[in-house]
Amino acid sequence: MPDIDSGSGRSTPRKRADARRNEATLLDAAASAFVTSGVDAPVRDIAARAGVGVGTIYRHFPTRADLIVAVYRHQVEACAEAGPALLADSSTAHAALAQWIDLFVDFLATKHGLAEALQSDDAAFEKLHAYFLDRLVPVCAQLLDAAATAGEIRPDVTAYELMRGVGNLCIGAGDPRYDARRVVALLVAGLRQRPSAEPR
Amino acid sequence: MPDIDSGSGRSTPRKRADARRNEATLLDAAASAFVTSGVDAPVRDIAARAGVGVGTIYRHFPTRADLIVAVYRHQVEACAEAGPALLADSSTAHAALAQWIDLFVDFLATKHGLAEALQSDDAAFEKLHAYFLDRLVPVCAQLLDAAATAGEIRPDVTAYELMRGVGNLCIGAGDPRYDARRVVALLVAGLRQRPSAEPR
DNA sequence: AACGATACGGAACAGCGTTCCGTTTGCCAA
DNA sequence: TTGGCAAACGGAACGCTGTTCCGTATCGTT
Repeated sequence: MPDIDSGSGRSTPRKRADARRNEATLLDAAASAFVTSGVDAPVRDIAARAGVGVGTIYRHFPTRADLIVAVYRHQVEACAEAGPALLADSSTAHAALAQWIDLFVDFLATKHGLAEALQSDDAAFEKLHAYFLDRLVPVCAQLLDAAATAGEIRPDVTAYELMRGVGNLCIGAGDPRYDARRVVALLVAGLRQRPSAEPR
Repeated sequence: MPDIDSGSGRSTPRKRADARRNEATLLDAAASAFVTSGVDAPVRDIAARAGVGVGTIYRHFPTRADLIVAVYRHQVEACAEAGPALLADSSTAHAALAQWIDLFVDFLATKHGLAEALQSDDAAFEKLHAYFLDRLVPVCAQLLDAAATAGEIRPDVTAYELMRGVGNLCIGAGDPRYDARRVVALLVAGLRQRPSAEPR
């Protein structure tokens, strides 16, 4: 029986068993460290939790962005896939957009420091930036286009700008005086086309 | 002729001449360093520009927030004072609010890293946070109240929330794909009361 | 069992903020 | 003018970061 290649691509020659084990352990350790100390948790802390040396972290995840992406990949994918589904199920495109953004905000706001990292200009976060943008901007664009075509919103806002704005607004969620969801809802309301007045 | 007390309060016993000189030099150095490297410019860089030791910085400005506040105090004051003036001059309270927020955004967006620092939960920036909030939230509240009373906007948004949101949206201005002013304008548009429809 | 490739651990380095104290400097009184 | 002391200064030193690097250990295969 031919053994299944547990690496990502066919070309990868299959990693050593201890390496795969460490990678999994590291992901768990990082996830729990992120909950406790945010996504800026010191490298040494994560290494200690996983019971490995710092070198091992850098071998598996050369940059912090790689580690963060690996930890949150599933949730980001889920969010991306929810876009078309919402568009199909919702009564209006604007409603679908609003719901999808709520999903995104719920995700971001509960990950301590992630929204901050996402907007940071630090070179270490470039890949994080790129991944989120690549995965989510097209989905957002689809929803935005649908709503614009339906005449529900003004047509001059780019998906990039909207995602960026929403991401920014999620910074500092956790402060009881600042409800990111409320403010984001305000922004989404601002998207509406004025001339068409209220829907009901 | 009695010499003028150049200290802030009567109680202050007057500082030594070199101390006052260094403080001024330091402010200049910090201002120029902030332009070049943002408000996170390394302490040693600022010290070097001013030709003083790092200890001197900490003596005059115990925390980074103190230094930032000192550098930008004039501009923040000007912004705060512009609030009531705009309210008096503008045709509608909402217009005044929009203009005032534009002023604030122009200020924030041109100070590299300031918006980020303003929202950071780092303890070193607590005073910065406090100063901006103390000075600007009341002004914003006045404008917001006027607009709410006039029925131009929904009444359930706090000045704190709005300022925080606007501050957040200014993060990452400088990216040509992200126009903070446009997105903030969207947020301000979202404030509008729906039932009253369009003004003209 | 032996050997080569792979992966590991953690010491070592560089850059940061912050503290601390021996030294210098300005100011006032004699 | 000069003596002395409080005020202010400079920068070495410390602790905490991220990051690199290489001697050592482990895995998988022959």
